[in-house]
Amino acid sequence: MNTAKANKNILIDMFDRLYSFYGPQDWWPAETPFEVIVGAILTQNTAWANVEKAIMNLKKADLLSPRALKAASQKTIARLIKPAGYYNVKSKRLKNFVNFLFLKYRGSLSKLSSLKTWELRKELLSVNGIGPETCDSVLLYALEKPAFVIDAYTKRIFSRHGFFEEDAGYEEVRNFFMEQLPLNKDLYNEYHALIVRLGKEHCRKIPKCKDCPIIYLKK
DNA sequence: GACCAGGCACATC
DNA sequence: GATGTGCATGGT
Repeated sequence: MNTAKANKNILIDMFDRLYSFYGPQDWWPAETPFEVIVGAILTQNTAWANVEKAIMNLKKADLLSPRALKAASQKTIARLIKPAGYYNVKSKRLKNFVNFLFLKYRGSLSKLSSLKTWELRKELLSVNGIGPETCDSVLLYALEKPAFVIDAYTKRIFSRHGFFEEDAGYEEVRNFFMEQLPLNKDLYNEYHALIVRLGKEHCRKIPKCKDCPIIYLKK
């Protein structure tokens, strides 16, 4: 069997193990697509528990819509999202996104979403503050496009299983998954969510992942 | 009190 | 192209 085929079987098998072990994760935890996008920016290098507090503050202030967030001052946003950390940087990034949305798509996520996926990706990446992971999170969880999300957990877990180096580049790792797996947003949705679940519960501070419930290759 | 968390942009070489 | 640094809160 060639390597590509073997990897495909392994990745599917790992998904099956994770799904059997944890069950459906029901991602992304948000009420609206716009809330997904706000959460994706706020969770950059930040624990989700902190993001939840910031989202709650925005929700109470009724700022979880493109129009309301565009009308709010950066200072106001910064104050509300303080629990999520990097509040000066992130308030600017939120403003960058809504300004982009209104400037080019009349503030409409539907209009934005009507682009082809590759065009969407290019557009989102052009916004200052939206890097590859945030971009793919928005594509997959807010706009329901098939884009596999790579995060620190994904690199840590799968490099330990010997698929690539831990410091491999984002696009390299993303291509690895997307070339081996069928182009399916529901699969990508569940897979990434399961990886994060596994990372949070098993791979934090465990050097070799010895009790990993999905371990497939012994390295 | 160190270390980490669902990154990213920017400066510098 | 690769490497280093600032950004900041709250939990372990």
